[in-house]
Amino acid sequence: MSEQLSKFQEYLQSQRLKLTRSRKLVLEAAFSLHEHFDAESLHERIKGLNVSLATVYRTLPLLQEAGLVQLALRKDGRDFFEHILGHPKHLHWLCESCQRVYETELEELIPILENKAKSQRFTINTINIHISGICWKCRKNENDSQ
Amino acid sequence: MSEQLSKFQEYLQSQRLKLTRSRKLVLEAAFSLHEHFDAESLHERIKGLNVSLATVYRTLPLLQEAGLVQLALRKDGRDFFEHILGHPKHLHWLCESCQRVYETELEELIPILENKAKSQRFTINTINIHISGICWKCRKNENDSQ
DNA sequence: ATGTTGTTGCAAATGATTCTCAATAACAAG
DNA sequence: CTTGTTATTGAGAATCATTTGCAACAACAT
Ligand SMILES: [Mn+2]
Ligand SMILES: [Mn+2]
Ligand SMILES: [Zn+2]
Ligand SMILES: [Zn+2]
Repeated sequence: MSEQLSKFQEYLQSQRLKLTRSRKLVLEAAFSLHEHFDAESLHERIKGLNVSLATVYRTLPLLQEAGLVQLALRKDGRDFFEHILGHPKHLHWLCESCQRVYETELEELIPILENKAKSQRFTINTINIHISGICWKCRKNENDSQ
Repeated sequence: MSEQLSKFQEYLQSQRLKLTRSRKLVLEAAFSLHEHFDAESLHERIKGLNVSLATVYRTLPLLQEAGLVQLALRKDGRDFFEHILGHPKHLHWLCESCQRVYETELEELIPILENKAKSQRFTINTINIHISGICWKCRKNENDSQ
């Protein structure tokens, strides 16, 4: 059994929730996609398998509480998630011009944040860093057209 | 004239947009509130002055593009903003249990982020850091009730 | 003062997410 | 492997923050 499935199962049991066919399929979909995904993408991924969009929406919070998935960013009024098992924490750089999303490692920042957390007795669950601005490609185009 | 108003005016002129009565009122409302606010709060703040909620919504992106306001966080399906003129950048700590939002200084992280930005030729506009977890008050209550 | 062009309030539309409910599936116990 | 209990599901309706269309109006350059 995959690592993510057993972690999910463990979480569900701890909450006296059931491991259903639909939930397994949503979980698989979330780990089969290697980019940011929204509820719709997951539903799309398992279309034909008779899992409703409502169930996808209902499963997402479970995956988050189980520590398998986290909210990555919000774009065009939709929430985008990413799986987080064996994936290093990272920053998100959002270009306001082309809407592209870049990622970079986060490592060096973690100890600093953990220190801050300790000093205020805050227990960190997830870290989310977004930097908005203009990417080099767009900056280049700007210059070219001047 | 207030610093924020002249900055707004400058931005509007640069875009050939007009400085209207409604826009001035929304700007004032945004700087009169010293907590996170959503569109509704701004509208509430200037109620009776005949500014529609639609106009508040239309003005918010302008204030953001002008560098006067930024998205602070999303809560209960709504966007919350904060003004950013003379306010130091800060982190947001969100307690998943009591929903409280704490803020701490960001300073030490900025040079690190700026370095990362430089190395990928990304021009930073706004930095947004959210850390979710459990605050000390809630952690304490948990222990008390065990 | 006047014309041009952007802006507004209002109401209707949008669209992601949530909810309701009757039918069904998971699973613990025997 | 039955059965009873309780959680879950799909379908569609409901929610509700945000956006939009439009005709009347306001800003501002000249
Ligand atoms: Mn990511
Ligand atoms: Mn803040
Ligand atoms: Zn770009
Ligand atoms: Zn708390």
